[in-house]
Amino acid sequence: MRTVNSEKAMSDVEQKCADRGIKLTRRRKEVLRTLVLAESAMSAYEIAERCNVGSDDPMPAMSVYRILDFLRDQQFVHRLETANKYISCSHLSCGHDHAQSQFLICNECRKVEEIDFSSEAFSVMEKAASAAGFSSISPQLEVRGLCDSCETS
Amino acid sequence: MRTVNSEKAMSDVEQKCADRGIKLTRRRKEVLRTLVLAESAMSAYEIAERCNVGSDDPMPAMSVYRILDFLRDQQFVHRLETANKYISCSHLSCGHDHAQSQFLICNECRKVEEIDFSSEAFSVMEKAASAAGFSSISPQLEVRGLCDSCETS
DNA sequence: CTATGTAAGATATAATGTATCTTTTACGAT
DNA sequence: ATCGTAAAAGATACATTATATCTTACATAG
Repeated sequence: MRTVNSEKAMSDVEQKCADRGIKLTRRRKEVLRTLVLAESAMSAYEIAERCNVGSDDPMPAMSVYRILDFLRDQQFVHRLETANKYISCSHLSCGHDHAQSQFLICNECRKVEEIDFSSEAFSVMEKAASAAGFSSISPQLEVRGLCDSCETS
Repeated sequence: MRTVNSEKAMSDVEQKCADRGIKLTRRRKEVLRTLVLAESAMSAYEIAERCNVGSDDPMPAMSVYRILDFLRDQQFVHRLETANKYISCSHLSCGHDHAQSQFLICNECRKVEEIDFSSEAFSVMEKAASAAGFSSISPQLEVRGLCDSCETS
């Protein structure tokens, strides 16, 4: 699924960067493409390693961190706080913004799905938060669980 | 608030350990008490440091990790995955189990509130998860936000 | 062609966590 | 009482993740 649209995603991102007046450099492309092609979330060091397979111009891990910061600022990738891993945004080819991002993470196979919780679910959460003295909550949520295939096996 | 009931919490935990046939050793008590008295979540190393204030029998950080594992197994403390910190369960003196635990974490002052989301909110989330191919989700949730006092200031 | 600013590289170090092995302690059986 | 065993604690080494700082490369505007 991811691979099929990966080229479209890359060129859409390129367009967005042009629109925003920022540069999608060769290094940044390398990191982003690695994440777009990945089947699962990756750590910064895993990304560096994979970039270096069959390349004679090694990608330093430190650069990966900086590039991830950039890509996160642009909302092209997300950081999974509960896993210390990074994943490409599943809406790279959409036109609208995605400040919101909710993730389902399989505890078994580490598969990650980015989903949109209903505004209903969110407002219920906000109500509970407000009762506990929290006036605003972040829309980024990471929910651990078991995916269907890991559940049945 | 926390300090007022800290002694009761400690003795309640001691009772629970007796019931379960496990030992609440001196070291384990030190760590748990430190967390019970803490105003906020603490990292393993912060716990070790605080244990060592005014003590001539230093608590090694590695022991803290092992003891935290034990305390988490017994559900006396929780680990905040998004913060790499630990916090004592707010239900130490309750009789029932607390597999569920939802946390509100202030991004500004790091205050943590353990709350109970309504089963309604949870079932809405479960529905969304199920639609995305996740058959079961963990009830531990960490929601980042701003507490009232940080919001207004 | 130089000055300037952004990106990338190199290096050092901090913070967090895991693995493994040894020593100590608790405690029941002899 | 003391001996043996298992659990707990301690010591050590190292892996992983991340940040900070300084330098170098390079494109581009003046």
